[in-house]
Amino acid sequence: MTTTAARRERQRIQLIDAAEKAIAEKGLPGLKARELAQEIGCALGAIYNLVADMDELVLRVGSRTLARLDAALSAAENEATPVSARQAADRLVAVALAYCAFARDNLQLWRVLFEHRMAEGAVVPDWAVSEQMTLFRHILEPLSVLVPDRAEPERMLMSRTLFSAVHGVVAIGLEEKLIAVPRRDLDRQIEGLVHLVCRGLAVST
Amino acid sequence: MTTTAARRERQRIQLIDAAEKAIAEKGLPGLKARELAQEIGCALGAIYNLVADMDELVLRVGSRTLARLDAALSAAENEATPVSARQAADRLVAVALAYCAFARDNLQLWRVLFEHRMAEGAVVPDWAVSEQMTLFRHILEPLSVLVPDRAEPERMLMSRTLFSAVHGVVAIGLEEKLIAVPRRDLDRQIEGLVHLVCRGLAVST
DNA sequence: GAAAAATCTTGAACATCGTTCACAAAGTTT
DNA sequence: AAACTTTGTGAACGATGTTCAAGATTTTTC
Repeated sequence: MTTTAARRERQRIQLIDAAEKAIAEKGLPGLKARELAQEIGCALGAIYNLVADMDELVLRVGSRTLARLDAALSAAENEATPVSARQAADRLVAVALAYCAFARDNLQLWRVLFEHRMAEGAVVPDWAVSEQMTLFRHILEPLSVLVPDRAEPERMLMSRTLFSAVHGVVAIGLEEKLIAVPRRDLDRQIEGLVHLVCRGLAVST
Repeated sequence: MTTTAARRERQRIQLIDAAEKAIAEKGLPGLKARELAQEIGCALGAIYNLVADMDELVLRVGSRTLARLDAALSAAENEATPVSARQAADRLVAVALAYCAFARDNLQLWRVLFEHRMAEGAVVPDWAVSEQMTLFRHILEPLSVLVPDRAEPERMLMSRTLFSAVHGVVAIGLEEKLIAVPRRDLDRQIEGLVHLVCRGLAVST
């Protein structure tokens, strides 16, 4: 006999599954409490026994997306730790392209990571914040090879900057509000930007 | 005696004023049709004689924001047309910092430019799309000095990339979902990025 | 094992939205 | 002045997230 807590846990996962699917297919506005309840076969009010509110649900989906994104970036780091500047640059390009590919393949879910805003007054829980930091890790390592002389905090800041820059190119490139950038061009933009930055770093002695 | 059309036009402006104020103070979720109606002293339904729907209203506010942003960037281009690479780089830095300052000072309105999504099925009108293109202009001119040998379409793409990169740094830097970046650090990040790109461009023969 | 207590589930009800629409008011034309 | 057209009005509609009293279920107690 399954205990109540276990069943609830199973239902919570079903709920997040359904929410993830809904967002992936129809975007954040396509996430409806009533549809979710019907999907997982429970009453409307029962959702609030599984999550506090819709915000938490969105954050949980975001957590999953972040984990998959992290895995995708890790997969792009196929080789061993880079030692030469050339290898470091190649890895940065690979990670950036993987980021772009992930965003394209998971457009709606990826957008939620950045576009979702908590309800008035609500605050983002700590675990959600700290999760995001893991992204910079993929940049910090190759960057340490490129600029070994800089202090760690400064390298951390540079990681953040480089990540943000690539993110910006991807975000605006995939924004259909502007004229859509063809896939090939977008990849070339990213490659060009990362190469440019690496070249700039190489000269900076 | 004021004609009906003129009065309506005046009311439309009042409506956009009120909407702009509401968004600036409380963000996009703070934009309520009923509050706007009360603010400008008309019936709820009368709003739909002034604009087609809320989407159009948001778009019109965005148009204003874009115009002010354009003016702010223009103001940052105080000197004459850059001729040397050094001048071009300085101007790019100045424009980027002005972009950051504008975003910070108009946080909610600036966000709407990128985060607002049209209702299901609705399409962004042409005028809204073409307006956005004007932003790249501020980058294209200095960039033409830095890389005069590249073809125009490629320079256009580079402008877009550089703009997007700076935009990304600003967007993530001002995102309170992550740990907030102090103003000074954010400015330094941007300056560093633009300098890095310029240096990379200078070496690229 | 049955009764009692605690817990969970339910779906109707509530508060808010944007949006519509029949009707009244105002303006325009004949 | 009367007929017609346009415009303004706010109640009503359909969605939405969230709550809550009451019924169903599980757990505890003796």
